[in-house]
Parts: sequence; C-alpha cells; structure tokens
Amino acid sequence: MVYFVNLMVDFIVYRVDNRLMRTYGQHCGLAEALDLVGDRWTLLILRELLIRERCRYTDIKAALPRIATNLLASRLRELERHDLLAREDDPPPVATALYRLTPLGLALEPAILALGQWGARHLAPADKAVMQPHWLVLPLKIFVRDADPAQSRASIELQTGGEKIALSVGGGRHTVRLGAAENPAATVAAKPKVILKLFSGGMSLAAAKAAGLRIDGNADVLRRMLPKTA
Amino acid sequence: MVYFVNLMVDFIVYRVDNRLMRTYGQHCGLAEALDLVGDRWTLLILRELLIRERCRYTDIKAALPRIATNLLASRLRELERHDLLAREDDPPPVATALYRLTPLGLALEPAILALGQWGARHLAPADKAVMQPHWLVLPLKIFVRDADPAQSRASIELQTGGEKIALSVGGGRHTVRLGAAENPAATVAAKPKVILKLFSGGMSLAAAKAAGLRIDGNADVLRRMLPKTA
DNA sequence: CGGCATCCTCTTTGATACTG
DNA sequence: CAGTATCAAAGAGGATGCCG
Repeated sequence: MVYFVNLMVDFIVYRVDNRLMRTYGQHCGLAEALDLVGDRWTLLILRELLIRERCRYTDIKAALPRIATNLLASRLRELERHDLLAREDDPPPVATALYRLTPLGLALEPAILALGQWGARHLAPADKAVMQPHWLVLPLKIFVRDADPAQSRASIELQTGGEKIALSVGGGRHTVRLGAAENPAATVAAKPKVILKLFSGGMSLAAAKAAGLRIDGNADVLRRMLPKTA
Repeated sequence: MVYFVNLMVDFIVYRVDNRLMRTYGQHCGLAEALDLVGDRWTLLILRELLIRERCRYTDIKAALPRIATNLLASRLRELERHDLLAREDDPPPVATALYRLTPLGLALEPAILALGQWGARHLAPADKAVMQPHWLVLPLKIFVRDADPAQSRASIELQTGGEKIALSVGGGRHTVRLGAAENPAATVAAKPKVILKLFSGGMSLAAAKAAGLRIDGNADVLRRMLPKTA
C-alpha cells in the first residue's frame, strides 16, 4: 500500500491513495507531528472527535462548515491509516459508521489544548465567525479546577446554546464531557460567552448572574470549579 | 491593507499580499490559532526562531531544506503582520535583517513543545530524514529537570553534532539555550541520539558513556538534570 | 553574497454533482 | 447517510533573475 519513492537526495515522498503525501523529511518531533496532522482541516477533525468521543461522518461535516466532502473522506482515511482514529462499522440495525480516536489520537489532547489556548487569546470579538457551543468543552478542560480536592466527588451540568456539558471534580481529578451529567448537584444555564468568561476568570459569578446565568441547585459546587480570581 | 470580503454567508476571507488568505471562520481557539500558524512550513519557521532566538533569513532557509524561497519570504511577511515575529534591520555596519519572536510568538512555545512531544513518540528510526542537532533544544526543554532545586544554580554545556547547547538549573527554574554556556560546571560531548535517549530516560548514564558520551568536569550537575529513571 | 520577486509547473483544496 | 467523481481555483515547489 504505502511504498517509498526516493525522488532526490534526502527527499522522501509516500504514495497514498494514489497520490503523493508530502513529508518535511526532518527527523524532529514537530516536523513529524505536522507530517501527520499538519494538513488543512486535520486538527479540526481531531478536535471534533476529542469533544464528541464518537461521531458519524455527518456530525463531523456539520461541525466543519465548508469542508469539501471528498476532503473529509480523504482525511479520515489518512488518519485511520496512521492509527489516530478508528472506524467502527456499527452492528446491522443501523449500519452507520462511527469514528473515534485511538489512544494515539487521544494523546494529541495536550497539544490541541495548548494551541487552542494560544489562539483564544485574541479571539476577534463580534466577527462573522461561526460559534458552536460544544466547542466550549476545550477551554473548559483548561479552566475547570477543583478548589477543594479533599471534598467528595461532585458534578454539575452546564446548559448553553442547546448543548449540555457535564463537569465533575473530586479525587484530585476533574473531567469535562459533552452530554448530560448524572445526578448533577446543580444545573447551570447561561450563554456560551458568559460561561467562557466566568470560567476563564474574566467575570465574577455575580456579574455572570447579572448577565443572565441561572443556577438550579447547589451553587457551591460551581464555585468550587471556578478559578480563585473570580 | 487588509480588508474583508464577505463572499458568502458566514465565510470570511482576507486579502493579503494581493492574494486571498483563508480562514476557517470558526470562533474557536484552535481554529483561530490554525488561521495564523496552520499553513505549511509556518510552525517550522517558528520552531527555528524559538530555538535560535534571532535568525537571519538564510539561517531559517538552511534549517528548512526544500522550502521555496518565495514561500519563506511570504510566510515571514505574514507572521510579521500578525505580530508573531519582528524584523530588526540591523545597524549600518552589516545591513542584514534579523528576525526574532515577539511575546505573542514566544507564547506559542508550550503548543510547539506539546506537538513535538507527541510527534516524537514514533520518530521513525534510521530513515532518510534530515537531523539537525540544534533541534535537540526542543526535547531538552521538555526533559531537563532539576532533581535538587535547593542547590545553587549550575550549568553544563552539551556539545553534539557541532552545536553547543547550554543547560542550567537552580532557583526552581531550568533553561535550555542554543549556544555556549558561561562557566559550565561540566562539558558533555555525545552524539545527538545518545543525548536524547539519556535525557528522555531511555538510557542510563553508564550506557551513554559506553555509547561514547564524554564528560569533562563535574558529572554531578549532569546527573542532577537527568530524570530519576535513568 | 543575503534577501528577496518572478515565472512556470504540479499538487492540493473547494464547490458541486452524483451514487450505493 | 456516507461517501465518490469531476473540475476550476488557489497554493506549493523549483529555477532563475534582480538589486543593494
């Protein structure tokens, strides 16, 4: 399938899917990472799988406005070939393929979070860019902390922009997951922008309430997750 | 200069350098980061500036075999425009332009290290890829630790593949810098591969010596910087 | 030389249409 | 739903030329 074609001195090219795959040809971690995930759209595809854990083709396409469908198909094939994701052909009832990250793909999380944190520092405000609420999961993975690790495990559910996000802390760990929480101590509803400013420390809880945030349940668990500065 | 052209609903394009600049048009940290540094070669250019601190055009070009010269010039212009790097036109004597990272560009270090660390996990061994010894600075930034932070500041100099790398620890910080060290407690010479395995914990100091590593000076400072597992 | 700009070819991407 | 096929446009790679 993959065979090497040595075109010139120190220049290696792979032939994949009947077309050439470029490589930087540098023995350097960054260059080799970019050989695998440096193509356009690739990291955004992995972002979706990181957030949703398992997606259908259409889920990914919907989250990536304007990606060409052939390009998405090609990227998914490449990523599967390189073992960053796996395709589960679901059992007969509903014959829809599901994609999920492999351990190798999941291991990209720190890099994706770091890049996202850097890029978020100058998110142009109020431009025409599309904002999908489930993307909040990434910054929340960065900002959620447990102010009282000794206390028992507790969770809350965020409701924002039509999505639900489950946050839980305790036992020295914290998790952020898209989807409804089980037995949340509180349910918190607010606009995405308010959630983000609240958890990033740029807005106090009082200010967030004034901006429309609503808490249903025990507010202490929410406070426990917020940065100290808030 | 930069003006917006709204081609279609929710699709934004900038015109730069008399050519279109693509954007994902997503209000998401990762997407906005990739809008700025997602183009081919861009992160590798930033890697060079991260390692060398200040480079001439030719230094970067030499470290990036096969980059087209017009492409490098274009990328540098873009990065300067977005304030990731700055061009210093040196004083009259030698009228050579120097490039260095701005604080915004330097802030990419964690993301570049994280990506590099991920990519390094399956560096194909013994392939035709080019290896430049100064690239060792990146993994060393990850692996160097101070086993005894209470002790006073000390530094060593690595000599490998014709390059010198200064490592220093103490005061709760550690630095890795390309170039000769000032008053190093020891000078360590070895092949790049040996250095990397030694600091990543994959090879003991004894094994490294057997593989040709030579220490001139106080070996304790070197031991202090190695991971415990070694 | 160092630092690009131009020109040309080839590859990748984007948009759309179509299929099992 | 989950892609494949097709084709035009944009981008990358390589050679060369220009200018201080």
